[in-house]
Amino acid sequence: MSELIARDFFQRDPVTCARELIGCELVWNDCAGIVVETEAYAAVGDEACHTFMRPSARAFVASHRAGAAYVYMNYGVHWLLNVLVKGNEIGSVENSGNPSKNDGFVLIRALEPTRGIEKMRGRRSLVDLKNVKKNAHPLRALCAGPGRLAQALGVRGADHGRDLCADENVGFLPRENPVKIARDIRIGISKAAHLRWRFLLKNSLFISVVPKKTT
DNA sequence: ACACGGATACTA
DNA sequence: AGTATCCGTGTC
Repeated sequence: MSELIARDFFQRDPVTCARELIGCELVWNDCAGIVVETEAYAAVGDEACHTFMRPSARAFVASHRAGAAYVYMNYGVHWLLNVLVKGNEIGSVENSGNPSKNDGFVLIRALEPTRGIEKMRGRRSLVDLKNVKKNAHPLRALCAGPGRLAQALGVRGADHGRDLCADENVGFLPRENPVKIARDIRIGISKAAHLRWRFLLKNSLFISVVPKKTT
């Protein structure tokens, strides 16, 4: 078993981190999956980022290190898993108390399940067999979407703030093979919707929404 | 197409 | 306390 990705990986800007996480393996206790879809959110200047409207999100950035899990409930139904990135953290002596340029989040949007598939199936029950579309991979419905993958892995509010670079039970493993990456506009947002900050493993059968253009 | 339902940040 | 909004999903 190889080493988890270290903190300096997340001490880069959110777009770079989102792109570089594609092909890495997310380990979550007894489950794991290859990251096949991510989105970047910038803590400054990005209206779609929580930091734009939420003081609590800005406080989170100020009080946590790069690599912390930012977990929140969306639409009252689903937990969503993000990773805090702080591109200006290297060399900074103390936190200024506010997010800065190159800080932000990476939303983990889809996984190709690799370990703990029966556990995931149990948490996702009811739906995973029934919801398989024609020609879809039978495991696609487990983790294709940020709410689905959080449910499959058992991510909860209690995981908010957890350090993904310290706890060996949760974190990311480096890529084992070269990957081809596609990019597209972000999903499901109304503000700053033109930014092409969604990254995908090209030709993956496990992504949530197929991009219109593949680049 | 539409319901589901909770955390957060507003208005008073 | 009441209201608007939100980085989705499953079922209608």
